[in-house]
Amino acid sequence: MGLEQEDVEKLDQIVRRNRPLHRGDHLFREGSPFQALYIVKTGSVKTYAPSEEGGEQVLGFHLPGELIGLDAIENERHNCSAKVLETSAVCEIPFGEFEELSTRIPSLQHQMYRLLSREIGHDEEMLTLLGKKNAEERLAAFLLSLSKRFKRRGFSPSDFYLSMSRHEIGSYLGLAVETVSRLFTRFQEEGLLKVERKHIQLLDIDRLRGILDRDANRGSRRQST
Amino acid sequence: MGLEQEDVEKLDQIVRRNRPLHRGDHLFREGSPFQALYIVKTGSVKTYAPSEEGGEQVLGFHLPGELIGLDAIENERHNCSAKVLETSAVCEIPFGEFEELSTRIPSLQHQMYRLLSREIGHDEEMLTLLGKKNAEERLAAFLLSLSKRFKRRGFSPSDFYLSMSRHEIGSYLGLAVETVSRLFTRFQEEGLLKVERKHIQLLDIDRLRGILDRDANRGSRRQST
DNA sequence: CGCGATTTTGATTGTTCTCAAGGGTAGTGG
DNA sequence: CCACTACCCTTGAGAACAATCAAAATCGCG
Repeated sequence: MGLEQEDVEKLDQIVRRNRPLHRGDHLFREGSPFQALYIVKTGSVKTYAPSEEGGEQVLGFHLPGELIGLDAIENERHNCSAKVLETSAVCEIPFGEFEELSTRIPSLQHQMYRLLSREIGHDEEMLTLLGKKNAEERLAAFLLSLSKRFKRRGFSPSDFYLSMSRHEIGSYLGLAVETVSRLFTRFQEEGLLKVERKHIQLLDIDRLRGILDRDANRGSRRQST
Repeated sequence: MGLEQEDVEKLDQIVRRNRPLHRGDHLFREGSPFQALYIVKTGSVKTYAPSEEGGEQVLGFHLPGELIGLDAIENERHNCSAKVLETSAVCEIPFGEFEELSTRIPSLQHQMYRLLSREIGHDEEMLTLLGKKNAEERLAAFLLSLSKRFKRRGFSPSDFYLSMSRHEIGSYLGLAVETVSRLFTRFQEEGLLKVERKHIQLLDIDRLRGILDRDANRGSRRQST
């Protein structure tokens, strides 16, 4: 399923490594023509859908190893904006070249299908989060997701810095800033974590998971066929 | 960008046309192995993520011409279930064969990338709906989306039957059944539409759109950089 | 050091959920 | 064909969770 050595090299040749970006820089803006996919190497990036007067819906936070821009393939224009949250290194994969390459390397095409599919699955999970879970469960899910992703990349799963603001977390989770802030305070009081500004230490990951499972069991007394 | 006649024929050869399905039949269930994508020809299908005790999050309603199963490519297992809402005809595209074909027809690969990308874009729109919009705006958006999709397929954009229950609409929009019911009543009182059970007539589409735009302008007094 | 932005905390409001009950509809079986 | 049942939809009353409004505290940056 993976790529052959030889194919990896070919892919490697079309990837562009740009100089580091800084907090506030845009990878692309909503409406701009789609030219490349981006991979975060270090740092973090948020994608968001801007609305008329400065409001925005945060669509995702992207950590090292994660791909950005998949929603732009369809109409060759970006549907959202991508902004760097901290000094970051981001690679660029010109999509035209990539697509051409993937017609010649079936396993590359396969990986791309999987990546796109994974993104859909992830979005669907978020739909359930926003559709069914309460504030507490949303924040727990968010922290556990970060934890898992840090861990996979070899960082500490229980001690990390948030590169995004409370406001951005709130937007992502469909909550008001104040609610997010209060939840951090409460989680700390309950001994679930230690929070100091952007610095988070998860003290009881199991109990955080419990918050999610508890929800699953809340379920529904109302059946639906 | 479109497919050549010859290619359409090849694609056509791998598509399986099954006998009609009936209300309540499953196309697939969460966890079952992924074998094919499905296209609705007539009727309608809902996809949903079942939770432990019978609860569910409805992920989408699929009308004729729409594709189902894209989120299963990644781990070759379905992440959600798909259930037929009314007597429907659904075609099956064995994914293995499709993928093999798409390695040989670049434009087919391209279309597939676009389709997957479109799905991501659509899910992101739903995230904004669930994250930022109130009940009224959600129902308006839902009705307008149905209207648009019916229209594209040559059906009336302002007079149609809902194949899903209030409960399912509520689940899809992150609302309680009662809220959905009350909103239908209110929209009718306001002359926006006429509703009689499953039969919907949109009387003032422009004003429905206005409900969405109004929201966009509500926006945020709180800037976020 | 001081200004602006961010975060926290408190008080209040409000939208939506929950609980409860009635009426309607469709499907089933006698 | 009718009665029965199960589900679906609607409506009302009250509760609750989170939003909003307001203001103070803290932080980061020039």
